[in-house]
Amino acid sequence: MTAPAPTSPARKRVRLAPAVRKRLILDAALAEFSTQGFGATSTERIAQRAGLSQAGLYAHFDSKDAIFLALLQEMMVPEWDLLVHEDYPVTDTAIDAWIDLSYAKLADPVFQSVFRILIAEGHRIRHLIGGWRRDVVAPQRADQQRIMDALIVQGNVPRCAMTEHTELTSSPLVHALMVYMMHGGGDGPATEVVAIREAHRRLLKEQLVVDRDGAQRRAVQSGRGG
Amino acid sequence: MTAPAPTSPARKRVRLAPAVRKRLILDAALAEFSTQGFGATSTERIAQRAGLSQAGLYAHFDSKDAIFLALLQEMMVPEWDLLVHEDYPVTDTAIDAWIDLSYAKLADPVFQSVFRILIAEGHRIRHLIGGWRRDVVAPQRADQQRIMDALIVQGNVPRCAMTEHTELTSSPLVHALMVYMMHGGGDGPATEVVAIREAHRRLLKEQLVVDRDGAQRRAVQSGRGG
Amino acid sequence: MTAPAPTSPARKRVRLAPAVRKRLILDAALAEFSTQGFGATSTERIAQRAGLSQAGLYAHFDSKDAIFLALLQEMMVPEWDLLVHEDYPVTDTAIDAWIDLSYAKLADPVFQSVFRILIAEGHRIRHLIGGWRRDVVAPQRADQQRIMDALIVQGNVPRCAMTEHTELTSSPLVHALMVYMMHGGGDGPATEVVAIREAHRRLLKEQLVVDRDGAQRRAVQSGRGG
Amino acid sequence: MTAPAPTSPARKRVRLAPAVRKRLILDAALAEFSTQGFGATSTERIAQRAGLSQAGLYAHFDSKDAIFLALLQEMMVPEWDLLVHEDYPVTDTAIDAWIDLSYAKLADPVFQSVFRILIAEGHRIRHLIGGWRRDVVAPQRADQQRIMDALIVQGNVPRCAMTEHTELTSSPLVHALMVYMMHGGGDGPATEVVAIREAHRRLLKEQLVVDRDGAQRRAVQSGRGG
DNA sequence: AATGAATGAGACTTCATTCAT
DNA sequence: GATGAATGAAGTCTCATTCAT
Repeated sequence: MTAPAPTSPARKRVRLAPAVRKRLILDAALAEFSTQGFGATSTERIAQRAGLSQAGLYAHFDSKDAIFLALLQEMMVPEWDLLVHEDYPVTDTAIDAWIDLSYAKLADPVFQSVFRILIAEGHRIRHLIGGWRRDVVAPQRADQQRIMDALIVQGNVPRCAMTEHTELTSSPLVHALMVYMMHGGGDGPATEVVAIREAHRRLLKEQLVVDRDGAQRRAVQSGRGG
Repeated sequence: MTAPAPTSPARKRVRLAPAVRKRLILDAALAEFSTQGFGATSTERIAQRAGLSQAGLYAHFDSKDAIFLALLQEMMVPEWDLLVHEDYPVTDTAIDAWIDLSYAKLADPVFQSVFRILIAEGHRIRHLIGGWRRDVVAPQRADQQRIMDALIVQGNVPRCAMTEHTELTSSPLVHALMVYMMHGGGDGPATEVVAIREAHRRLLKEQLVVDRDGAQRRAVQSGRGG
Repeated sequence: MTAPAPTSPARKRVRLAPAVRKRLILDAALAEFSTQGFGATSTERIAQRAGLSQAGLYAHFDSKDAIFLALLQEMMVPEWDLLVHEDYPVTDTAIDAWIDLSYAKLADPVFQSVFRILIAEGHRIRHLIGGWRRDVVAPQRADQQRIMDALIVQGNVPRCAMTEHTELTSSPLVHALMVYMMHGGGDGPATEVVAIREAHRRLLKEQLVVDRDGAQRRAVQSGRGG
Repeated sequence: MTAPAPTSPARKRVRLAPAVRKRLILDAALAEFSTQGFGATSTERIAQRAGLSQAGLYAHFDSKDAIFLALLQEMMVPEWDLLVHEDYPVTDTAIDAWIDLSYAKLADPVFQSVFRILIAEGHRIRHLIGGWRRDVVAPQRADQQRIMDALIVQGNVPRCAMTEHTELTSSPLVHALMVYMMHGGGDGPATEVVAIREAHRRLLKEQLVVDRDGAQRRAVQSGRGG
């Protein structure tokens, strides 16, 4: 019923440095948790994927929970790319770069796994998520809004819903993430996400880029154009 | 470790009509699955919440899986409200109504639960989700796009990224859903979602409403039309 | 995994006289116990075969055990046919009749079922079996031996191992029963049992019949008397 | 209700070699299955008797069924002793030896258990029994018959029902086995089986041994004599 | 007499974890 | 550090039995 965890049938006793083994275990745990969920993942599967015995896990982590928490600690450092920078108007080129980077990151199964876990296991890690949102996500967003507000005043971006509420600039990205997650990691959603990506790109260009004469654009032809 | 399931300590043998009991069981299952996940939810908890013994479940469903599937069957009939209708320009009033309705639905914990389950248990129900997206979601979206395309030609809505890609009109809604889900159902995200909602409202009014003279609006003051 | 108990999918509430229903239940119980064993037979299966609901059984019997005991009480009245009768020499005709009757009875699945149960469930009914052997089987055998002893003295049967130990006359019959039972009731053993039957017939004719001149036969051609 | 399984109340964690533990488990399983039947034997009882926890069984066998099958595999290798050998007449001494050996084996409770299981659980292992009878029992019997036929031709045994149908030579043995099995393993049947044994011995001597002058014996005095 | 919902006990099995080697 | 046997707790499910209708 579940996917076969890759195992060499007869394992030899291999002794690795703790750091190396820990890395293997955490990678294995991420792979399993993100596809099976925490509850449905057995330590046996993690151990197999990490190349040691079930009991061997306990030389490195105190419990299955400890593995899970160590994993989250790592995951919750999202180096997010910024769309706007101080004192510069937003250009088509900048938008293209940001879109391409962001959607590339989104396509990474590991990235999707992280979010799937955050949602699926939210109840058992509410405090972690809370802290992460408060200490990492919120400041970053506040920072972006501060920059954007300055850009508005400078006339470097139009004053509109999207600039006065920067979170809207990433909504289609979140939308695409949701599409990915509801597909369970398969390859089905590719074309659908591409459609969102290009629409997103066009939307940002319409909304954020001021023409040389300082006027917001009215309409942008579909695709990458200007 | 887990939330206390509401139980009356000493249950009396209560005989209910099958339809009634089934309803109770499915409601209980939804509540538990959406907070604990399928794997971590015990039939004992479902039974307690449904007011009967664990063994009693099996008079109504063949297995825990059967409960889960029956639940999904019910859930996957999302009567979604439509933003645009044929031959009519989009008005501020229509947007207000749609926004209010949609975000009200989003605030319903049951609605969030459905999506949480779809994401958390995606791996065990990929075929169900696939069918649902193909048979229910996709046609509905295609229909909206068809209507929108007609409205563009008629001049009833502007030609822009958001009208040529209707899925963008709901992206902030999906964004808000994600915020809800990552909070695990608590009341924390209320203010954050309100912010998104109002930004969303304003965005739609800017993008979809044509003024009397047929021109797209340039800017809309935050919060209300102008 | 188990054979499908014959059921009409939708039973109507049929009210029968207690005696009739009891008969149905006991017949159903015999069929199930003898193929599945007591432990592996569920009251549900008995009820289905008897044409009523599981709960309905309890209107007629106090428990599953009670059904089992009632069944045994009935079964343990084996009307066994006698091979020898007082003051008469044993004739080929009498042997043919006895062999045919006995092996016909043996071929009855019900008969086999009774023995299978006696062996399989011996541990839970040791007292019943003990009483049956003491009160029914042993006296009958003693009676046969008494008759046989008289026949020996009268010169109506030879004096040999088989006449001085009458139980030997039925050993091949028991042997055939064992063959049947080890086949689990299928039709495989037919030819094997026939072979035993005919050998048995011949053995008895060789051992029990005195020729007109009073001498035991030396050899009998296979299959029939000579 | 059930016999008390011998348990030491507080077990310490004892680690044994897999082969040793497996042996213990199979022995325990045989003891339980043969007295309770497969269905009525709980893995808990097997585990207790084998000296480990119930869960511990699963380190050695995949399931209760697997234990059962492993047990049968072992049991179905009956080293049966042969009564006749090529080119030698059957002697009183040979019969005595064979009778004593065979009935000694029969008295072994383990041996009885094997047959009790074969009969009681016949329905769930029909294929196993079929294969065993075809591959092990039938060839052995055919071999005996072949030898016996040669002996007849050589004049080393008389031509009679018992030599032309060798299965008859073991019928009383089967008879005795049935007596044992219907007693459920107690010590009651001892005297009855002894009676059969001695009658059997005498029967064989009468039927199979040719005197020096080549003539079949007419009568043999009861007991061991000649 | 008969039913179907309901139940408590107990079954098999899985799993995270421990421990001696 | 690593292992495999061992374990207690828990989970899903079955079953004989009860009870109100």
